[in-house]
This record gives sequence, structure tokens and C-alpha cells, in this order.
Amino acid sequence: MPELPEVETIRRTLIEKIQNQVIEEIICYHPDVLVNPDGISLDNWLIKDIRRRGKYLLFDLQKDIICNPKPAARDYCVMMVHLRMTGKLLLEEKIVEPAKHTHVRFVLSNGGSLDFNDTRRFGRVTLFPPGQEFNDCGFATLGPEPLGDDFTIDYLINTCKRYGKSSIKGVLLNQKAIAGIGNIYADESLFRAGIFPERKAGELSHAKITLLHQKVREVLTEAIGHRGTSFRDYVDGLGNKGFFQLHLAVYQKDGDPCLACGTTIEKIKVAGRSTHFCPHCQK
DNA sequence: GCCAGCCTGTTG
DNA sequence: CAACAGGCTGGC
Repeated sequence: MPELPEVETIRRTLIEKIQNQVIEEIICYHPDVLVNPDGISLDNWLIKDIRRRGKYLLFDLQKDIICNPKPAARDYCVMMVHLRMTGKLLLEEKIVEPAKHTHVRFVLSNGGSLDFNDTRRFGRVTLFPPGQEFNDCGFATLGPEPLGDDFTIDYLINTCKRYGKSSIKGVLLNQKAIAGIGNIYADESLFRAGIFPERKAGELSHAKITLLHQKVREVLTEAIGHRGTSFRDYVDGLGNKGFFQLHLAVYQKDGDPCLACGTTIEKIKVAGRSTHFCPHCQK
């Protein structure tokens, strides 16, 4: 479900509320969802920081030891959360009965909890010893952050060359090429850049790639500004919806007139995903 | 590349 | 009832 702007919005809502809180206990209600191959302790972790990389959230945890001048490696860990399609992280102010699809609960020192809830159960919470999060191969092979300095026009030109036979939409969705773009923002970026989603990446002119680079950053930045897209069930860490669905041009707009030219928006399948585009504006 | 598979829920 | 859903992996 959530793409970069949604995951970033969740990160921001959570860090404000629970940085420096202690996870007193991690309770797992469904064994598949919490992955802990190193048998990391499930209690008394101080939340030092919450970072995002692509669609992953990384919680930097430190053992809550009051006077410990020489912390050992086992006093630190990284908790990686991937929400996949329907995952949510929801703060509860008090301890309540776990919801139907709450699979992992983080009991907090403020008397509440952070609940990992995921209807389709594709998402995962994985615990790693410090620095070992790269053992998750999806994480290890992530491309650059599209809003970061490494995502340059030259990088996108070279990446389009490297994945030249693949559709440009396939490149945008490929997490090894660029981290964090999903189906909504791929379609919206391609509309703004005027590129037909099935165009081979290798055929695009440098001018078009430059425009796409700009539009990818523009769409993601605007979407973060609107706190993400709540198309079906996305909510942030406080249960609030985003607003970027009010600014979508093509995603889920098939049958509607294009706001730019009036041509009917179409829906096709590209790179295995439903794809929305304007046949007049996108070539 | 594509496509099934992982899951449950919603929509047509 | 079938088709589809914001993601990703692994097997051809």
C-alpha cells in the first residue's frame, strides 16, 4: 500500500510521538509477521531514532539501561518494518484489545502501544543486530533515494540505458533502480512528464529523462506535503488520512476526462501492474 | 522480462 | 462468482 510519501508521513508522525519512548515489550500475535532469526530480546528497547529508506522504516533501538557506560553490541538493534500492501503502524494511547489484523504490538512506556496491523499479512517486522539490516536482500539492493543527492539526472539517464529494454514504468517501479516509487507515483510522474508508460527506457531522449527526473521529485515532494495518498485504506501513525488523492491526475481516473486535454484516461497493464494514462498527453 | 504466490477484503 | 488491490520474491 504505502509508497515513499506515505512511509515518510508515517515516520514523521511516529517520531514526534515516540522518540525516546521505551518499548517495554514486543508481543507477537502471528508468528510469520515478526522475523527474529538472531533471537534478539523482545523487551526494554529505547527508541533512539526512526529512519526511512525507500519504503522501509528503520527503528534504531538501544537497550534501556539507566547507567551503562559501556554498552555492548547486543544493547543495540535495528527493527525494520515493511508495510507492503495493507500494513499500518497505529499508535494507541491506552492498551486496548488488539484489532482483528493486529499481528505485532509494541507496548510503550507511556501506557499505550504501537500496533502493526496488516489485513493481507504481506508486511514484516524484522529484528537485526546493529548493521545487519543489509542481510535483507530487498534492502541491500535498494537504488538511490529519489529525493536525495545521489538521484541525479545523469544517474537516471544511465539507469534508463542499463534497463533499456524494460518499460519506463518498470524502471520507476524497480526498487533496485530507484527506491520508494510505487504504482501511484509511477503513473503520476509519467503523466506529468508526458511519457507513455510502455515506452522502452532505452528509447527516451535525454530531454525527456531530464523532465521525468524533475517530475518524479516534484510529485513525491507534493505528495509528502499533502501527507500521502489515501486511496483505500492508508492512514498515518495517528490514523489520519492523507490528501494527495485530491491531486491525482491519472491514477484510478480511467474513464474520466484528462484535466489537461479532455481525452478519456485509459487503463492498461504494464509491468504486471494496472497503469493509468492519457493517450493524448503521453507519447 | 513475466507470472504465480503470498493473504484478505471489496467491488462489479 | 471472478477480478482486482498501494508490493516484492523467486522460479522459469
